[in-house]
Amino acid sequence: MTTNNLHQEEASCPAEGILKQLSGKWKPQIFRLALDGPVRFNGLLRQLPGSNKQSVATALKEMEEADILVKTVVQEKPLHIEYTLSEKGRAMVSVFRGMESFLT
Amino acid sequence: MTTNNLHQEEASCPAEGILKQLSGKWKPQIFRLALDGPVRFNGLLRQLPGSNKQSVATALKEMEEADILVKTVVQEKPLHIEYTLSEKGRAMVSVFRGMESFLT
DNA sequence: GTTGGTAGTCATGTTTTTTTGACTAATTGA
DNA sequence: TCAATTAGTCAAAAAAACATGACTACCAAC
Repeated sequence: MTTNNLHQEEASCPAEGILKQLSGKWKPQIFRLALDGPVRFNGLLRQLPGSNKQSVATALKEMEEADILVKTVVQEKPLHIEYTLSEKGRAMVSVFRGMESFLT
Repeated sequence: MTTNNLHQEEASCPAEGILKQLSGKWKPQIFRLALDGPVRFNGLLRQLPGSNKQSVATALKEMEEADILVKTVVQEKPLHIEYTLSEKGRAMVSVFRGMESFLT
């Protein structure tokens, strides 16, 4: 742990950080669903055919750590947890829309 | 090989395709270098410390297949190969710049 | 004809990512 | 109290991505 190359690499290629934060098998789809409103753990499992608890949990945790999603405990019945786009997440929407315009 | 889910998934999340085409350990950096002009195989190996032939070759091939880079044989001395941003690649620059604005 | 530069491929091994299935724990409704 | 729903965790296996080292092939200079 001398110098941190991650910072050096991101300095030489700033897009790399964001790309990584949105990359992975489930993150793009989770982001997209979050555009329409708060998402929930079990809801995502149902909405993402082929997904699984572990992968969705990991994606949510990493997107929360990357400050793309905000986790909230909703004090209602039934008590549950919501993931909402953060301010940064909302700022990323235009970039996301830009990517959507490239229909391969 | 019944229905192609890749298309279905990309239909439900169009950003996913582009994200995948730019994701990976070396593609973002290669894209960034290509912004400054044509890039070459051995040049990239030198410019990307820690990279290797196999990974760079794979990244170039996939970016060419994704129509982000165009491969050209340059009939000069020494005879060599150049990879240049395609029209689509150039269209992606604004999205890339957008990502760069998120300095994590 | 040997060295050095061009641009790779191939087989193998390592590392990272993703999946699977079992398990936990709190809350809610009947 | 029992069953379902909430939201996960954990260990292990499978799959995908990445790295290593050897090798190929062409061209030009010495």
